[in-house]
Amino acid sequence: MVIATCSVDYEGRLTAHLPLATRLLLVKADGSVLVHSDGGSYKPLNWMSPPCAMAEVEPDETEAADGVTSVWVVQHAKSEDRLRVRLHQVLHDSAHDLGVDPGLVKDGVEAHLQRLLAEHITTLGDGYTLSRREYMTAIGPVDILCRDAAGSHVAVEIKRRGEIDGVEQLTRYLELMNRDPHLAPVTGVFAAQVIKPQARTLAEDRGIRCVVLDYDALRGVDDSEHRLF
Amino acid sequence: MVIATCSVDYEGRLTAHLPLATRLLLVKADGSVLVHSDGGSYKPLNWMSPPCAMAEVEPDETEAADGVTSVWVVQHAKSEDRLRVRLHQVLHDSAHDLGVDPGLVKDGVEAHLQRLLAEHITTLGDGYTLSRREYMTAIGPVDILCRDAAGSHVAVEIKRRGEIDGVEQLTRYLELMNRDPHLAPVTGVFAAQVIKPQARTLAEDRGIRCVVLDYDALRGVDDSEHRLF
DNA sequence: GTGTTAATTTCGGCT
DNA sequence: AGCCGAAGTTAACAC
Repeated sequence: MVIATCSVDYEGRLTAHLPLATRLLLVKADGSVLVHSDGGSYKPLNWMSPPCAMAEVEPDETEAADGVTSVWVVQHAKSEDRLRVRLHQVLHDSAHDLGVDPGLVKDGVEAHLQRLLAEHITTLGDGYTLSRREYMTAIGPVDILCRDAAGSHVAVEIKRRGEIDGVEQLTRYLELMNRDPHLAPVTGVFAAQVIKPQARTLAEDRGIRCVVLDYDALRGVDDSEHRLF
Repeated sequence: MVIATCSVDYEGRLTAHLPLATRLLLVKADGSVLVHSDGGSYKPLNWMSPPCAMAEVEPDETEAADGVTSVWVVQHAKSEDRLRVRLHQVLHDSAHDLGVDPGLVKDGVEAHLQRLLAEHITTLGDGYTLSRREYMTAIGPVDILCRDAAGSHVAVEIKRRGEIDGVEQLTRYLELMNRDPHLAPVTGVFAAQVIKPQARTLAEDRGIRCVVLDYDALRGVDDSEHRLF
């Protein structure tokens, strides 16, 4: 954990340069290095991902004349990616052992939405029955394949936020599935917690029904059903 | 800049929890907060993006009994996103003023590939001639518009990595351009440094030619031509 | 401000 | 290990 005035150069997949300024340099236990400014986002200005190795070398004559007191060379282990940090004035330098992190626990993503909708497929309409989750096609898995009350196949694409690319994805699946005489005719349902107007327009123009999912309501139905047993 | 044993809870677009462990907490000048572990990638375990405000509050009775000494509540300014950090033992606490960063200078991305291919358009075939770069259509710019040896228009979509969405993008352009009697017939070329098998299949199924670009070779041609002058 | 596209994307799941 | 899709994506750029 170092705070110093420094300039940084990256060479690898692209070439990037950071002019001299005061920044926070983080060296993690796995050797990775992060260069952070005092603002912006969670993304560092520059960095080197593990696996990599850091070497501290003496500045050459030109660098020393420019006021460089130390140079960090961070080399990626499996590629030619290299980060070079030229340190001038060091304002802070401390080291801490954090140990291994137990990791993040998440809840509420697309997989959860998919499970909930599969368990309550009649949300889409009376008489709907589940055929398969993650129904595999040549171009990828369809989130949910089910049948409507009349027994016709329905392909469902689920997104947290419904945008145009989700409609495109479902359109590709429908096109392919409707070529299969065992499945055709297949209609489409685009289900999301929020559906953007542009996506809705595109979907409806293609005869795809849009359904807005209420996560809390689905979860609520789930909870009350569990309580019955 | 705080190092402490802490637990973290995020509630917003999803719900996430970090169990008690030692971590690095960064509070930036704009109020944003980053929670880093001593490994992994440049991405924090959890965070709050600006604009947001941090408030330090007293732990309640239950928290105090659990050994919580302080609670940070970080609230996003424009949404209901909230981060709650419960601090137990604080191992380090220091503050530093870094000032505004001059920013990163980049080179070598897609724009560079596009320039190189435009300069060496015959990479696509003998007799090809460049018409326009960033040819504007109603739905966005086509990377390169050129003509083949027969004088027919060719629309080129360039990607560093060729994936399905790039093919979709080019398909939309082609569909639109082929409605224009001044341009039609327009054929498509999907050019990338790497083309994923699924993307290639989709492209070729739609009559779009796939071309794998060799960045170093294009640059090499470029360099050697410069040397001739 | 809104929408679109790229990213040194990273991350997780599955084959 | 590689491929593919999702991300609390974030960030830059055009309209």
